Amino acid sequence: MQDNQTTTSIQKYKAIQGVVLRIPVGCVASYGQVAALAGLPGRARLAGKALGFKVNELHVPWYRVIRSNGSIAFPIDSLQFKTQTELLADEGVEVKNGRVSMKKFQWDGRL
DNA sequence: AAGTTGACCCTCC
DNA sequence: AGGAGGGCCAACT
Repeated sequence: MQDNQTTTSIQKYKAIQGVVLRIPVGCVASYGQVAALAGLPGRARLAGKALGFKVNELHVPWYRVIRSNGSIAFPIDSLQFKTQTELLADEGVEVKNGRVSMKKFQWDGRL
């Protein structure tokens, strides 16, 4: 495994993305939670970068990842905010004023 | 090699 | 309830 060093840091991204892929439909997870489950406790920032890395090509449901406080990590004016809101709503997650009820939709961390 | 940044998180005011 | 600052670690310039 690990092939050659050509992959560099991409391995970490894959780990994080792998966790995101594990998030069940209708649920959301925070960056810190995803990072921790990916084996990177405290590296929530890396999770953010990982989600920004070819998520579109890897089919990673980045929209299921939100802030720990349950709010979207994007400004209301951002297109991503709207997209994320719609995608979440499409999965049954209620998004109120850019915020999600973590008490109801936060992923337990397991399947 | 050093400095800056980052789809963050936590604490304090 | 909202805003500001500090912290952690890796990637990027």
